[in-house]
Amino acid sequence: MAGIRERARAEHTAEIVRLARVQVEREGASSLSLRAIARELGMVSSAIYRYFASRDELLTKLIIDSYDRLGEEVEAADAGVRRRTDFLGRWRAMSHAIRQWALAHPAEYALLFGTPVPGYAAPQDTIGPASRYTIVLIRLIVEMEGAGHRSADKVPVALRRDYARFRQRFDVAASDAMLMGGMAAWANMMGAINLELFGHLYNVIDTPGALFEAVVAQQGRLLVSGTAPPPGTSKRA
Amino acid sequence: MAGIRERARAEHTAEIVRLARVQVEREGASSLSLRAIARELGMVSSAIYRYFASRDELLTKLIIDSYDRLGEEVEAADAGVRRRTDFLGRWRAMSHAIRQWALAHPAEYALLFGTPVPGYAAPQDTIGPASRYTIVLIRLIVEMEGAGHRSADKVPVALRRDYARFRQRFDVAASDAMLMGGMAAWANMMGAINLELFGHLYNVIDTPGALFEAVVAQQGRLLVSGTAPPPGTSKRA
DNA sequence: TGTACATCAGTGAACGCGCGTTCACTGATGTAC
DNA sequence: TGTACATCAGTGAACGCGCGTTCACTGATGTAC
Repeated sequence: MAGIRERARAEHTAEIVRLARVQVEREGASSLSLRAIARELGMVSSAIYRYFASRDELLTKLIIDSYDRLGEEVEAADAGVRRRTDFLGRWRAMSHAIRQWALAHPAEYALLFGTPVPGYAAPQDTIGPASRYTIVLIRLIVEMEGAGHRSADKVPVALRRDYARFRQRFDVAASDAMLMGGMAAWANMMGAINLELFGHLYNVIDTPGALFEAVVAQQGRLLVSGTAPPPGTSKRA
Repeated sequence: MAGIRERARAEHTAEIVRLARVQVEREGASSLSLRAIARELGMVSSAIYRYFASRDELLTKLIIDSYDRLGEEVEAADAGVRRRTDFLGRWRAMSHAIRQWALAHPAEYALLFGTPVPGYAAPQDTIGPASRYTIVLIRLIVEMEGAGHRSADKVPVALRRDYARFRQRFDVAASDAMLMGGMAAWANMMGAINLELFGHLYNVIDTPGALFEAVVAQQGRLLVSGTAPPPGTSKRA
């Protein structure tokens, strides 16, 4: 009871989102078309409005879903590595998870990390999902510091306030230096993915995976090499 | 003589390009419209075709011009620092030049480094201009090595062939390790700009310039710290 | 269990707008003799 | 210096296509009594 209509609605909504995603994957986000989706669904174009109030609302849904999938991948990758001992392995695992997801879904990646869609301003609803994958990284940083690692990164005075706010907002206990190291590692790793995905290694580097691994390894070494934890503490901190 | 028509043509072409750039800056590349340009020019839409064979050709012209302007900025920044002694200063200068240009012309930056315009494949003509700003970086790497610096970067075996080809294609004499260091520095620096420009530091870092400087400094230290040149050689290598 | 009413998914037509590109044309500018 | 012809910039109409969104409507599903 109450079921039939509700279930149909859920199915149709999911189908619209699925078709939208296929379209984005094929043509890019800027040419996402409600009419085209309706056509493929065998519906009249106005029917879409029973499910989404506007094109932007559908776009928002797509963005949220993509962030969620990415977050899921990164969480799974992190979970597959020994939590308390292999920090470098965790960093590598999550980095490669992001790149693999990006390669598998380039248009979705572009939707999240490429040029913002002109005329579209991401609403509040995307903030939560957007931070999901970063939380995995933040947790790593915090746990590393908890295990005795100390970052060697220098912290510019101008960033101290940002990091203070960051600690408060995300309820995170990490030093400025460690946050600095994490931010740098994050930015650098994403940079390598962007260059590859947006075609800037074309005709320059044929094995971008190797370049990525090198960049990730470099950053990983920096994260771990600050001050090694006192011997024996890393296993049981 | 022969002048009047020719000059008018040159002026109109320039005006079309200028208006196109304004449009890209306002609405993004994907909504670049020949008709809108014609309207602003006070011409009938088909008149544009006397100057550009298609929308894609105009887009190509824009991309080439943007790469050229960026290249110019980076060259100027590099030229403003003492060539043979201050390698770190040169690296910082060119990095900041790229970021400043990106901040001043975000849509142009997005055109070059953001999501590729769907359905548009950059033709051969863009390759030369695209490498102009990178050549400044490559030259720095080469001159550093010439002055006795040795990168500490590890080179994955898979990249050796890429670097060998790179040396040949760009006629560059730099070791694998130094090229590796340069690539990493480049990718990392661009990554920080991307995050900032595409809105991912929003609500996280209020002073992205400081973060950028930190990332650049980190990479600069890595570039310089491999093996310092033997004392006294850096001034006259 | 049956009836009366409310909800809501999907229709079909329309509004008002945009776009790139082609084509036959006019009339001015440039060139050759 | 003057005439005949070629070049070429800009016109205006048209082709054929796309889009998001609104609105009054029908008819089926769900709900309350």
